[in-house]
Amino acid sequence: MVIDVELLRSDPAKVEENLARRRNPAYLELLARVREKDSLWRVSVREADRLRAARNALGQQIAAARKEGRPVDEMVGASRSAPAALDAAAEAEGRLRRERDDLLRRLPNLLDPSVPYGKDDTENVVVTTWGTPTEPRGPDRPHGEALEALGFAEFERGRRASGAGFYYLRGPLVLLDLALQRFALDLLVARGFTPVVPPFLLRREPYEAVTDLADFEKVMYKIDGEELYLIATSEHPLAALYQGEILDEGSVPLRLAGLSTNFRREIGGHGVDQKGLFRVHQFAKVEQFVFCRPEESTAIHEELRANAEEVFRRLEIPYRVVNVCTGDVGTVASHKYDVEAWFARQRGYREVVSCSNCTDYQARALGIRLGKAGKPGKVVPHTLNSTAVATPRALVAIVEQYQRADGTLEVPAVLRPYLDGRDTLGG
RNA sequence: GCUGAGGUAGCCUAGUCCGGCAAGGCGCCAGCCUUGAAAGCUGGUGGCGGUGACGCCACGGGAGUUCGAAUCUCCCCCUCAGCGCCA
Repeated sequence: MVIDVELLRSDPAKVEENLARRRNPAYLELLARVREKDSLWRVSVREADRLRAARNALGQQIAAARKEGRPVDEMVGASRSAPAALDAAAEAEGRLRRERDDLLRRLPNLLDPSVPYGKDDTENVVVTTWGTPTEPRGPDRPHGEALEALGFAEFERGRRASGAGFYYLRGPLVLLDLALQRFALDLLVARGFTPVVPPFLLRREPYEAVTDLADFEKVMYKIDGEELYLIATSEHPLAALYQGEILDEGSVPLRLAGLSTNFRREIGGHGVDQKGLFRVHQFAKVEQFVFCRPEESTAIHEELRANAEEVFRRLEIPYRVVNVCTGDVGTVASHKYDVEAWFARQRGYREVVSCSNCTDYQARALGIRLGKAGKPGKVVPHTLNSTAVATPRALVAIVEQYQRADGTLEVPAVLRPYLDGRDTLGG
């Protein structure tokens, strides 16, 4: 996760102006420190290179002399004093480069000009609203209670077995969960996406390239005794799929539909309506992920957003789309839309989709470039990701809207083909 | 888990025993040749710094020995094969 150091040198004012929009003075200070370290490093490189050149020249003289059978002791003696100065210069060069890179990695991605200026999620800008907010038809109770009453979920026993945030799904709800996944996957496949089931565990190295380091320890589950992490979303292993490779220009835009279980520590935030499935440590998600040329990413961002909207439109769940503001957009994304579905019982819009254009920020850190066969290029592709459906939260929206007065659960019409045509679950 | 073999440029490979400018092939680019193309021939084809000439770096990563490390020593990472265990 790095921005282009070349840009810091060629147009620092542009970078500074962009970072300023994030309303965090620490970034500007960070930028100044990166630039200072970079200047010092460039000086140190020249000095270290000069000493290395001298050493190499002497080494070659020794080699040549030895080859011709001339005595070399004198020359070896003379070059014996060289290492101390060189070691010091090389140490300084390496240290400055590491310091610069450590600081550089902490700089967030550059924001797209269309990102609205604002301090937090209250200042996100609504760009689209679809459907009319509905009233709950069923008993006025949180979805968790409704699901337990139907025998569709076990929250108490889930907590006992694995702790808060874990749950058992059972019976028809399992089938409904799978129906949602298959529905979203089919929709994406019809639009040119290739389904991918990625590894659910990822090494630290690629993980650091694709996420915000500051969030890392708060969000990720680590495997004890291994440098492996449970994935928080299939976005991460999908981004790492072509780590260190040259992507053929002819193969992009490359549209992938990730299907995975995701694991998040999600510390904090548990109100009454968040109990149950709203905020959990483990959930299934169908994800859209794209590698593309830089000039395509803005249009593809809209395409991913349209796909995500289509999922909820076909489920007939009202939603709105917000353009996430500068203070809420996060480190990795250059531009982000959230789709917020209508939750009938909560009488409010809640986030169900996050749709991001990460530009070259992830791909550069992963060492991915575009090129033709046999000819690697310098252009770094853009990566984009968007939820298609994260099932637990979608299930909550469905329960809040589709539960009937008698407590049974109506199946959204679009999911019935995946449930042997059934239109009702429970009862 | 045990044993063994490996990691060299976009790809494939040599060099490692015995330390001295990383050789060759494929692909790609350009030029020559050609009516055109292919073949053939010639040159080029990584990263960093430098306006530039040029220099430095790069053989999985790190440390060490040495005037000098792809090559010797140590630590670590990863891959593959065989055996074992296992859904």
